[in-house]
This record gives sequence, structure tokens and C-alpha cells, in this order.
Amino acid sequence: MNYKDTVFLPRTDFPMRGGLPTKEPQILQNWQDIDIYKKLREARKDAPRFTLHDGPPYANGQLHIGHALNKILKDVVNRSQSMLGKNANYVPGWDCHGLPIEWKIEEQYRKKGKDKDAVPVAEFRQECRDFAVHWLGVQSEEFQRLGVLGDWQNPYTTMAYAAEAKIAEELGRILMDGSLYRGAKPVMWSPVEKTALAEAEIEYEDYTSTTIYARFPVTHAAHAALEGASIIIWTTTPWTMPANRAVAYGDDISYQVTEVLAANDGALCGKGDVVVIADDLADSVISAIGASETKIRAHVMGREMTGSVAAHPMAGHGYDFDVPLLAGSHVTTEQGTGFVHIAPGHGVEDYELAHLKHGIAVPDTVGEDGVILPHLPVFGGMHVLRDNAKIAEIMAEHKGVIGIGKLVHSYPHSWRSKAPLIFRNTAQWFVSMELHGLRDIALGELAKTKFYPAAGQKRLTSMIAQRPDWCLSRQRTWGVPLTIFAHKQTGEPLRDPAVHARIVEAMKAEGADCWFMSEASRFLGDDYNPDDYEKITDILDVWFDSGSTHSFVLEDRDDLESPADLYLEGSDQHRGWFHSSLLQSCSTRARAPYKAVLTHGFVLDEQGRKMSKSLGNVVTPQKVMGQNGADILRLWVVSSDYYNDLRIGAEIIKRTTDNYRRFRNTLRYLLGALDGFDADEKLGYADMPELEKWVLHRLASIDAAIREMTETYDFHGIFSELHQFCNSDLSAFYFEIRKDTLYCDNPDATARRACRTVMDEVFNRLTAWLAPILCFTAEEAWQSRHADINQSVHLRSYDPVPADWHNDTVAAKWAQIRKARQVVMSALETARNDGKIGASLQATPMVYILADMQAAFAGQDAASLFITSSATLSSDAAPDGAFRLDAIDDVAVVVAVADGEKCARCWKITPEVSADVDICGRCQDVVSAQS
RNA sequence: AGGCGCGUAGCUCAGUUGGUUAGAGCGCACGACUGAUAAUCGUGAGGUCGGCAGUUCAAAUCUGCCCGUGCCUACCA
Repeated sequence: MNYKDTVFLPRTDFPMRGGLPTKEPQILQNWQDIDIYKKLREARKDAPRFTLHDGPPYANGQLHIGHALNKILKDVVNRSQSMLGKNANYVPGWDCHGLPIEWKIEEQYRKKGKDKDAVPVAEFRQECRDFAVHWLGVQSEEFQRLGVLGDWQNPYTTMAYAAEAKIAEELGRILMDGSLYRGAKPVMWSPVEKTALAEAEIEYEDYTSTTIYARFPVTHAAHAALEGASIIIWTTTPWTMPANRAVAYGDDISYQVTEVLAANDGALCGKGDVVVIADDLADSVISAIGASETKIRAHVMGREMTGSVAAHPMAGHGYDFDVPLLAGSHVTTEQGTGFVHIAPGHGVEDYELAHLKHGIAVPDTVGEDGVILPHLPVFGGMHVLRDNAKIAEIMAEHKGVIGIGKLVHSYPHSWRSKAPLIFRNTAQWFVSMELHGLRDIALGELAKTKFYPAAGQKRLTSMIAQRPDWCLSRQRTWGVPLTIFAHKQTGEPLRDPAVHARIVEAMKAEGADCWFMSEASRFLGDDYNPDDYEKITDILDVWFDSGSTHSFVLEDRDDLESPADLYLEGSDQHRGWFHSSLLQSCSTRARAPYKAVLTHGFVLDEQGRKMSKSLGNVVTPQKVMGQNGADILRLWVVSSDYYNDLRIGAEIIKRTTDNYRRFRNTLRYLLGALDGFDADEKLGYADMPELEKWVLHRLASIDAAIREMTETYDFHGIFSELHQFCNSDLSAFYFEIRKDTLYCDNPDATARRACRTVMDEVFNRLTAWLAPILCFTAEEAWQSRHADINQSVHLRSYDPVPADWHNDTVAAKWAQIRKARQVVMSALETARNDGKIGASLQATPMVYILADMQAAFAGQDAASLFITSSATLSSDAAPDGAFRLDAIDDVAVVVAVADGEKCARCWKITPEVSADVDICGRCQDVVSAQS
């Protein structure tokens, strides 16, 4: 007779294969149909809040894998906080202003042969706005496809009128309190386009420069050897000489004071010249200036020059100021003379050394068209790029230069006009780091901020400690304007709250465009004469926009909290959003906008190389979602150490899919085993076998671990814990042991009811634990038992754990049992390899164990734990040939073949079965009860 | 070039304040089962812990240097 129909095999509709790429969109649709976001808000409206503030991605293209990593992590944080019972509202946002979009629109113009400067500002800005709207929509779709839950109907953007107005209002705060000031800074400037250029607009091409060796006669020598000598510098930009204000040396560089005894014909130097140059470069300098015979008078270390002063090469011709010698850490002896001429208006390092470090004023020497300003002696009216040779010659005539040459080198050019660029001093607006103690406030706040991982604190702290004042202005179009009126005479900004309030009000209604479109009088009102003021047309650094999100998102929305519990971004945002948000908030509110900061690494390919089109190793989230599903991507995130760089590629995706299948099959088995289970079948804790109590103990300890790891955002730990649980505890151990009970026992048998009661608990908890990670699969599994979509798994929280589940005594006992079981398994394998047995049910092991382990087995059916037909435990000494494992020497096993016949129903081998009865006693009872 | 990180089995990761023979899961190999079946179970083989040098009775762990690699910042006067 075939007994298969009398056996209670697992039964479920939950498919073994996920088919995620098609299943996930359906689940997504269901969530949208019931508006799960709103339902969750309603359900948690009185719960304590958890606010993860979304750092806005830039709205200018398709998502890449880094976006996916970031948003998945955020979603796992939010969903797991929600599972803890918190109200974790998530409001996604976008960064919309800025150069990349402006640039894209300009590119489109070029293709159409349109001139940007001929297009009205408002029209250009509208096109930028439209562009951002488009990509914002695309990205929103893709984020949602990843399973990210949030207020996608009402996201925030930095270009919303309210946001623009608020950003201007924030600027007003630092304008009114005086920490905003107008200063000067050298920037990359195109004399052709007459505008500042950003990094991305610069390309490097070979360019031939006139080079000069210029002479700075020492007027005050800190070291006697320098008396009467001249410091020699080398530069490729003779036009910066009028702007020279210092010369830098290297502290640790050895210099020589060398006298020229004879020179070649036509050389600019001559007998009697005494020059100071670096030892390492002496040969090349001497030959470059054409000296044929020289004599070293002395050697001087750079640091011995401290306090020395020189005269300008053009001293006596209108350049009659002191040129101090300063120590510069950037000075090298790779090229030149070992001295670097410092023009604070024409180089960032020059600016930092002369102006920021030594307080030397930055002179204006070059106009926006690249012409040296007319009031400058000798060189006024000359062009900085075209007239270099002329400048060099004039200087040589005045003995200011003792060598002229040419150099072909890589030089910055405009991406647009292809014209060479210069560094030019420009008026810019800054937030002072010191004036109102911004730096100290920020550092103090950082010390109070929790960092995940901890190293982030050091990184951000050292950046804040070292950074210069924040330059807020950009000579650009697509952004929030610096809503400032500067007095034409004094240059001072107008600090009138009433005027600024008018500006902000107008922007709320009309957007930032109104600043560009309106006459100054509209905002200045009757109190000021518009002719006295310059309306600044610069826009704000976009980092000020995104740095202000805490104000127009966290503070302005009732459903969010400020400061945020967490900011979570890639490690590049130490320099970016973490940084700008901190400074913005500290300058306006004297506190950090976040309580904690989490950073994740970057995504690399399988070999640990960065992804690039040329390497062909780019993995896109769209492709992974389309081929494997979003849950695979989500599982990949948590199975990686996301505090470090992550890797992804074909094999890693394959391994992730393997891991996914383990979770899926575990859920599937539970569903099958729980077929038809209802509340009446449940059994109380006291009535359960110890194995079930052990499983409940595991649930209790995993629950505690998961709650703790959720608080510390250790999702990788949660993944490991759950994976281990499904693999080792459930699949290979508990399920395996209980198959006989589940399949063959009578439905109302205590053991079977206990097993199903526990499996129900396991299922309930496992789905909740997995829900933040495998948000689709957990829902699919949950729904297959709770068909009402309104009972979504994501509306649940982690179930409370009854106190008596935690049971260390049971845990210790079962650790012993599993140890003995391991030896038995190994012994059975040996017997199997010897051909003695096939299935373990064919065996009956004799297990020799010590007294304490005997105690662990007390009351247990050892055979069912070993999945053998019978088993004997003995405290006798084991016979010589008994099987042992090296690592576990207190257990020995002798495997014998089980005695009897195979029960046709439960497949155990037992003497109860004979030629007359083909099933065992237990099975007879069950079968007869069925009919 | 500078700042901050990272480098443990084919893959993803654990490795507490330095202390027995460096662990887990997956994959792989072999085997079992055919009542989780495009599953499941068992057993096993894989590591000079990036390299070199040092401190120590003892180093994956501490120190230095080097190599590789990532993020950030800069530079080519």
C-alpha cells in the first residue's frame, strides 16, 4: 500500500523560485493601492520619532549603484526603526541647482547654435528647472523600485520656491549678524568669457609660456651671507610680477650664495651679480642665465632666512615696497630656483600663504578682460597672456630679470572657448570661521556627535579645524542668488532686516527668479537710493543650499524632528553635505543638525577596482533589479561591510542569490509546515518538549541581538545572525529533526502541536526580522498566510518576547547535545562511505558519553535527534575501534545497522514491522485515526 | 604630493584588552536521500592573515618601512 497520502507533507503556494523581477512590481503596486506610507504614518502617529534626514542626490541622470546602496541602507534603517515601534518618517529630497545642470543646458545650446548670453536669465533658469524636474521623476521611480519607502508624493527639493526663499532667509541670518563679509580670492578666470570657471570647465592643453628668472635684491638680511645678494625666482607667468608681494623658500632646502665671475655673450647676468639659489638647482639655473664662471660664496639653509626682506625687481619704477621672504611648505626643488614668487591675487597657495597666513593684502592688478590695470606703473594696459615677452624684456632692461626662456607645459584652458586661463583675484563673499566662533562651535558639536564608523569623527574634525573661510559666492546663473545689496562707495553689504524680509517674501511667491527680474527699488523701498547700491548677481555655493535642508525640511515640516537622529551618506560627504550642513547649522543655530552620522564606502568591481566605462566593469542597479530583483540588491548591501568599500560583480551577485535562496526556502518550508495551522492548535510553553524550548530560547536571544544591532545600524550583523539561524539552527537541525513528527505524527499529538506552535512563532518573527532587508520577499511570505494586504508585514513591529523563553539551562544542555550529534553524524558518514548504510534511518548508533552529557540527553529520544531508527547511549568505556573526532574526545560512536524492517509510512526501521504489518505501531494509530 | 581608510580561504565576512592547531556561511569536491526536489542532509579539501623588518616568552592583533587599493584635498611656480 502507498502511504504517501497519509503523510502530512508541507503544502504551500509560496513558490520556491522568487521570480522577483516580475513579482516585486506587483507587490509595489499593492503597497501603492493601499497607500502603505500613509497607513504607517497613521499607525505610528503617537510613537516616538526617528528622523533620518535624506541627503539630496543631484537630479541629473540615471541612478548608479552608489545611489542604490545609499538609499537601500537608509530604507533598512527606517524600516528597522519602524519595527522597533518608532515613527520613522522618511522624506526624500533632491539637490537641483548647480553647475552640472547649467552645463548640460549650455551644451544643448551649443548644439543648437544658441548663445547663452543672449538668452534672458529667467528663460535659461526655467530650462535648468525643467531639466531637474525630468531627472527627479526618473530617479524617484527608480528609488521606489528598490523598495524604498517614503513620502514620494511630497519630497523636498532645493529649487522649490519655499526652499529658495528659506535658503535666502538663512543667508540673511549670517548677513545680519555680520559673519558674512566681502573678501577677495583668486579663481580660475577666462579673459575671453570674462567669467570665473569651475573645475569641470577646465581642460589642460600644452601651451608655450615665456619664463623669466627675476631678481629680488636683499634689503634686510637675516643671515650675513645674504648681504648684497639677490634672491632669484623662476616663473612662467611674467604678468604676475606686478602683483608680487612675497617670495617663498623651503625651510629644509639648502641654498647657495653664488657670485657670477663671467657670463656668456648676450647673457642678462654679468660679472658681480650675486644670486641665491637652491643647491639642487644651481647647475640648471647657472646654465639657464648664461653664467660661464661662478663661485660659491656660502651655503644657507632656508630656515636661516627667516625675517629677511627683499626689494621688488622693479623697485625704483613704482614698485617700491618690501617683499618679505616667507617659509612655504609647498616649495620644492624639482624645477625653478628653489624660491617661489608669491602673488596672492594669482594663485591659491600664494593666497593662502601671503594673505591667510601672513595677512598681506591682495592687490588688484588685472581686469576682467585680462589687461593689467592702467594705474599700475610701467605695465598698465598690457595683456597678461599676449604681452609676456614684452613684460620680460622691459624687466630685463631695468635689471629686474637675469634670464628669459620658453617652456611648453600643460596649462589650463577654457572648455568653452579653448582660450588659456589665468588665476585672477576676484571679489567673493565669505562666511568667517572665526568672527563669531564658527570653527569652535562646529568642533564642539562634532565632539558630541556619534559617528558610524568612529573614524568619521576624526576625518570631519580635522577638515573643520583646517578649512579656510567658506566662500559662498559663485559667478553662475542656476542657483539661489546672494540676495545682497552692496554699497557702491564702501562695498559694505546692506544689513537691513526689513529689506531682506521683502526679498524673502517675494521669493516665496515667485521663486528666486524675482531677484534677477526685479528692479532694486522693489526691495530697497523708500529708505534707500537704488543708485547707491550694487545688486549682487552671484549665486550661492550649492553646498549652502543642501547645507540648509535641515531648516526647510526638518524644521519646516511638522512630521520631522530637528536635529535629525541620523545623516547617512557616502564617505565623500565628509567634505560635502556633512560638512556644509554642520557649518550652515552652526553659523545660524550654533548647533549641529544631526545627532549621529553614518558613512558608507564606495562600490567597486569584483577585483576592487573602481567602476568605469573603459574597464567595462560597471554594474547598474537597473540591470540587477531587472535580472535578479531589488531584494537581491538589498541583501547584497547588508551582506557587505558597508562601512568599508563594497564590491559587486557576477560572482558576488551569484553568491548573494544563493544566500537569498536559503532565506526563501526557509520561509517556504515554514509556510508548508504551517499549512492549516490555527490558534486552537497552539500549545503553552510549559507543555512543550525541550527542543521547542530551545528554539524559543534562540528566538529570544536573536531578538535581543537584533534590537541591539538595529540601534547601532549593524545590519551586517543582523544578516549574519539570521543567515546562521536559518542555516544551522533551522534547516540543518530543527527542521531535520522534526520532519518525522511533522509528517507522521497525529495532527493532535502534543509533539506535533508544539512543533507547529513554535514554527508559527519562528515564522512571525523571521518575517519581521527580514522585512527591513528583504522587504518584498518578507511581504510575499507574510501575505501568503495573511491574504489581507492591509495587514502588510511592514505595518508590524518586532513581537515582544515572553520572559520565560530565555532559558540558559536549556541552551547549555542543547549545546552538549549538538556536540555529541556532530560526532554521530561523522560516524554515520564513515559507515555510509563503507557501504554499511545509506540513509541515516538505516543505522542505530551506540553512543559512549560521559555522565554530564548523559544528563543533557535525559528525557530525550536520542534516535530522533540523530535521525536514526534507534540509538543507545552508554556511559561505559568505548571499545577500541569506536569512532571519535579529534576535536571532541569525550564522545565515541559505534554504528550498527538497525534491526527490523522499514515502516512503509515513516520509513523507520523497526522490529514492529513484519511480513504481516507493513507499518509501525505509531503509524497504525495515525492511519486508523484518519479513516 | 598630502589627509583619512582598507588589504584574513574562490566569494562575503567573524576574529574581544597580543595567548592553545586562525573561525562561519556560501561556493567547490565527494557522498546520501528522492516526503523542502531547479530542493534537502552529511562529510571533506581550501589560508606563509598584502610584503619585509622590529618589539615580545608569544603578533592576524603593537611599531616602522614598502606594495596594492579607495575616498578627499591639492599641485605642476
